Amino acid sequence: MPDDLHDAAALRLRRISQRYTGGRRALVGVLAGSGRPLSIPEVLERDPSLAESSVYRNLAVLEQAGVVARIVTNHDHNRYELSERFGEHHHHLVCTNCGEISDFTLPAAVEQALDTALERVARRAGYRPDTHRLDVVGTCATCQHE
Amino acid sequence: MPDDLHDAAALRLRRISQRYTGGRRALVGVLAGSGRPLSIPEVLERDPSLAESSVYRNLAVLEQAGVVARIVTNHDHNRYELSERFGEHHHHLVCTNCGEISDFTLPAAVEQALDTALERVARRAGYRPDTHRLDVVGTCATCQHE
DNA sequence: GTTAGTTATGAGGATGATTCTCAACAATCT
DNA sequence: AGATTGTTGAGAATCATCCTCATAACTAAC
Repeated sequence: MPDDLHDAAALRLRRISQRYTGGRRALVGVLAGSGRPLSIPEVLERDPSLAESSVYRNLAVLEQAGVVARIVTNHDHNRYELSERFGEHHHHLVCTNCGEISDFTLPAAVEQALDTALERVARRAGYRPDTHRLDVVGTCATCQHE
Repeated sequence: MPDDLHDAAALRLRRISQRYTGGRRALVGVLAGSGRPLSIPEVLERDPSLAESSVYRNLAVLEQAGVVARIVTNHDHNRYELSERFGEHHHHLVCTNCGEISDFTLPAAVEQALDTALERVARRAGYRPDTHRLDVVGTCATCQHE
């Protein structure tokens, strides 16, 4: 849990006139220590001192600040992870059975080609593109043995 | 609203021992007539004779049958569209402001390169890949003027 | 084409993730 | 310190979605 991470998070919060409080720092720590997107029950499991309502509120604040990203799923809970700006650009493998998500990256050449193609498409449709999301949907290793 | 569409839908339902009832046919008709993914309130608007609870139930059945696809969003309602098997493989432009979604396709070469890259990545992670989802997230034309 | 058995419908109720409320608390400024 | 503003957390409120169950519609066998 490097200090730079917390410094960067604090900076981003300050930009939108928000404080980097203990609860928010704890959230960033939990997400950083996980390496994969977590649902809110999972976050509460890992730090039971946190209050549910504050976790919801603070994850929303951190999302606005660009510190965490919310990943919506077909399953019951959304999941959260540190924003890409704190790591490298990546995508997700989503298990349709259990809802677990893990990260992957594409070869740079593919990513590049994709990026320019998407840019072109978006502008043609009148969209101002912000980012893109790419998920592979399938069955994870453990769920295949059932 | 071509008959082939309804025939194909009926076939898919029969495969999972479900009937192609009037309510389900109406849903397929509404989605086919829209050209973009609809939320359930939008569906009810377009055919007020439908019962909310039946729409939820039937969209779930149609999803299981592979006739419609559910698109989860950051906004309040999920959206539904006819499955790709009834049209061509495509992706989505998602407006972060109003939640509207529209469709686009990639140049075949890019799509191909992406597909093989994703296949490789998934297998390496132990996933059995099923499909992929690619969304461009941004601001739609009308929301840019605000 | 009537009967028996199965499946679908829909109105309202239940569920549960998320958000809101508000009183107590903490930080910041002068 | 006092005043102002932002944050917390426990519980209540919201609302999209799903469930229940009595009724209706279909299907198959006779």
